[in-house]
Amino acid sequence: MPKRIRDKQAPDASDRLRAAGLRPTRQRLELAGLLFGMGDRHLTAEGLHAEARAAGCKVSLATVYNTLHQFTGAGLLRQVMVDASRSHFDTNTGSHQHFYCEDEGRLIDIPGEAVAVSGVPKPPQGMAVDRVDVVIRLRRA
Amino acid sequence: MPKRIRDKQAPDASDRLRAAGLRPTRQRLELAGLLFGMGDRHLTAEGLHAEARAAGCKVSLATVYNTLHQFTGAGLLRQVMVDASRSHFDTNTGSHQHFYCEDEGRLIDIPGEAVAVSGVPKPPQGMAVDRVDVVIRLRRA
DNA sequence: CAATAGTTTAGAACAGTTCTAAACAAATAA
DNA sequence: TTATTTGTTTAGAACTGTTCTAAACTATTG
Ligand SMILES: [Mn+2]
Ligand SMILES: [Mn+2]
Ligand SMILES: [Zn+2]
Ligand SMILES: [Zn+2]
Repeated sequence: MPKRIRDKQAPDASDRLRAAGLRPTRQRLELAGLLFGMGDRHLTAEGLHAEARAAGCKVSLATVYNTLHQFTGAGLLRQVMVDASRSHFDTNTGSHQHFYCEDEGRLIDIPGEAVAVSGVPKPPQGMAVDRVDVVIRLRRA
Repeated sequence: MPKRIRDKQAPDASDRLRAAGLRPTRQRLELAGLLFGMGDRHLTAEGLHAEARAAGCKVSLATVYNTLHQFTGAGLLRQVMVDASRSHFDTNTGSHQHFYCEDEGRLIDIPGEAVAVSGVPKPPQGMAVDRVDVVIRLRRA
């Protein structure tokens, strides 16, 4: 089994963090493992903190908040505004939209470019569109 | 000038409140005046409270919150979720969408049915679409 | 290794919002 | 009208998600 040299591998978690200008600390690596190790996820800060503690990872709530904001700033996460009382973070940073179950507080991805928004007027002078967010609020049928 | 009997007039503010099951108190009438007396508006609780006080209306912040929620429950207002730290209330309860200037915290109506959303998949079993919210986030150009 | 710069943490602080319970006002009954 | 009931207002306390502080700690660099 020949070992290939200079093989371009998927950068590991440490390298991803370093590329974002963040030191690969134990806490960040463990949180990144929970966030990115199991497909697309939607989490709150307290949810991630509880999950980390349950996984035996010693990390404070302040670090969870710090990390979520740092990852968001680095483009590894996106923040979704659906609920007045809790921030939701999305590991899927691609362009997509959401169903939101009000009663469960649960976000569900609507994949890819499924949703199209048309008829948006020109923004006011001096303003440019940053992002178009679509939230489809659901209730029990 | 003959006085017409049983003339169907636009219900005044008192009647609108009574129709919603709310007693027409001084505070509610004054807040309704500020909310509905000058075209469509987007307000926060603290913004409305400040405006009321500036207009010489003695009303507590608790009553402003109570009133905003009661009016929302009665369908006279709609709550718009754009900012994690402040609730915004909209006097325009018709179907419409919004521009949101992140840096100013300002909401701008996109009138009527201008915006169309297509390609929304069927909601999960047992769920029905309650509302489709489109927020176009703006930044300085 | 030492020096530096960045990170973590517990707990305090903060801000928007909700709750409490006593004073008050509108609606209704007598 | 007055008496009674029911709903409303209020100041301030409590609550809750989030941010801040500053001291202890750790990764990185020299
Ligand atoms: Mn959620
Ligand atoms: Mn808050
Ligand atoms: Zn998503
Ligand atoms: Zn509006």
